[in-house]
Amino acid sequence: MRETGNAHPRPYHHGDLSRALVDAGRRILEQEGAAALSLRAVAREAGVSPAAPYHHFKDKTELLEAVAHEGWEALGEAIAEARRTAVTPGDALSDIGIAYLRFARENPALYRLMYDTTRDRTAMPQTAHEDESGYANVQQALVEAGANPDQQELALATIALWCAAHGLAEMANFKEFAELKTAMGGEEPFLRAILRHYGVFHGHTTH
Amino acid sequence: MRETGNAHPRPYHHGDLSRALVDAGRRILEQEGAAALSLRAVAREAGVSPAAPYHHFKDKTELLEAVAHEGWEALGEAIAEARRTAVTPGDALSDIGIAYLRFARENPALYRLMYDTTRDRTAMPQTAHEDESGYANVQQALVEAGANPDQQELALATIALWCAAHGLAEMANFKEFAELKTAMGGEEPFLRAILRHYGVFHGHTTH
DNA sequence: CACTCATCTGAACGGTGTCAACATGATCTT
DNA sequence: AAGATCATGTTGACACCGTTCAGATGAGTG
Repeated sequence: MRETGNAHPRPYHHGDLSRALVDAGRRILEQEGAAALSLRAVAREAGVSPAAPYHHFKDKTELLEAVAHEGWEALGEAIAEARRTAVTPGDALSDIGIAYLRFARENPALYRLMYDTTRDRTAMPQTAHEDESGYANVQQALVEAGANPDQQELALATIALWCAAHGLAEMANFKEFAELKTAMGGEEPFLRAILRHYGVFHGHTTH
Repeated sequence: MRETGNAHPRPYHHGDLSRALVDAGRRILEQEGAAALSLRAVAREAGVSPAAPYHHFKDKTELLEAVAHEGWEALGEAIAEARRTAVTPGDALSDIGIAYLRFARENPALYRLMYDTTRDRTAMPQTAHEDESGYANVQQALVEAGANPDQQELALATIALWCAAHGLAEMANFKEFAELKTAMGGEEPFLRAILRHYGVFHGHTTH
C-alpha cells in the first residue's frame, strides 16, 4: 500500500513507472492538449502496454489526479515566491494575483485539469490545507496588508480573493477583451485594474 | 443553411430532430452527468440511429454548443428576472449575484458545459453581447447602483463582477467551506458575505 | 406521375477505458 | 543457492465511443 516510493530506487522492471506516467501525462497535456490525454497515449509515451498503468493507478481518474496534484504544487510555489519577492507587504497581494494569473495563462490545460479534478471531488486540493500552500500564503499576505484578523472574516476574504482570481483566470482571454486590453496598454495593466476592483489590492509597483 | 426551423413544422421523418436531440442532451446531462453525455446516448434517447445527428450537427461539439446555448439563455433570463424583481436598485446587484449562483448550483453539469464550450472558443457566449443578455443587465444594474459611468471603467467593473461570480460558482461547494457555511447560518448568508467582499454589493434584503 | 433531395439506417473503421489470464523477474525465506 | 512469493508488465478481449459512407425512405416539386 506504499505510495510511489522515494526518489531513485530504480525498482522492478521499468524504473518508477508511476513517475514516468505522470511526467508523460503532463507533457502530453501541455503539448497536445487535453483531448489527446488518454490513458493509452500516456502508456505509449512511457513505452509500456495500455494495461500497465493499472498497477499504479486504479483509474484513469487517479492518474489525472496525480498530474493535477503536481500542478497544485507548482502553483503553490509560484504564489510563495511572489510573496517572498514582493517589495512591500502592500504589493504582495497584487503580486500574488499576477503570479496566479500568469501560471494559469502559461499552463492553461494543466490549470483546467486541476480545477476539473478538484471540482469532481468537491474538495479543495490537499495542498490547500498545508502550511506552505497557496491558500495559507494568501491568508498571511492579507493579514500583513492590514485585513481584518478575525478568523471567520479572514477566511471569507481569502475565499473571496481566490474565487475572483480563479474566475478571472478562466475568462481573461476571451476575444471580447482584446480591445479593452490594448486600450489599457497590455494585458497586465488590464489584469491589475480588475484585481483592483476587488478592493483588497493596492499594488502599484509593477515590475 | 437555415438554423433549426420554427416551432412545430413537423418536418420530414422524425419531427424536428435537432430540437429533440438538444432536449435529450440536456436531460442526460442533468440526470446522468457529463460523463454519460455521448453522441450515441443522445441519439438513443431520441430514438434514432447513431449517425442521424450528423444531418443536424457537423460534430459532437456543435451539439454540445447548442445545449450550452440554451443554458446561456436560461441564465440570462434568471439574471433579468432577478433585476426586475429587486426591491431597490441597490439590491439588484446582489440579487443578480445570488440568482447567478443559484443557477450554477441547480444546473451544475450544464453550467460547467457552458464554460467549457465558451473557453474552447476563447469567446464569450453570443448572448453576452445582445441587449437582453446577462452582461448588459449587470452593466445597467451597476450604473443604477451608482458605479462610475465612464465606459472603460464600467466595462472593467462588469468583468470584475462576472469573473468573481463565476469563480465563486465553481468553488462554492467545496467540502472545506461546509463548516464556515453552517457557522454563518446557511449557504446564502455565506455567499452574500463573499459577494460583499467585492465591494460593489450593498444588499441586505434577502428574500 | 417521376424526380429530387433532405433525412434516416446499417455496417464499418480506428480509438478509448478496463479487465482477466498469463509471463517475468526482483526480493525474501529457508 | 534454490525455491516461493508477489509486485510488475504483456496479450488479448470486451463494450463503448465519434465518425464516415453507401444505401434505403419518403416528403415536396415539376
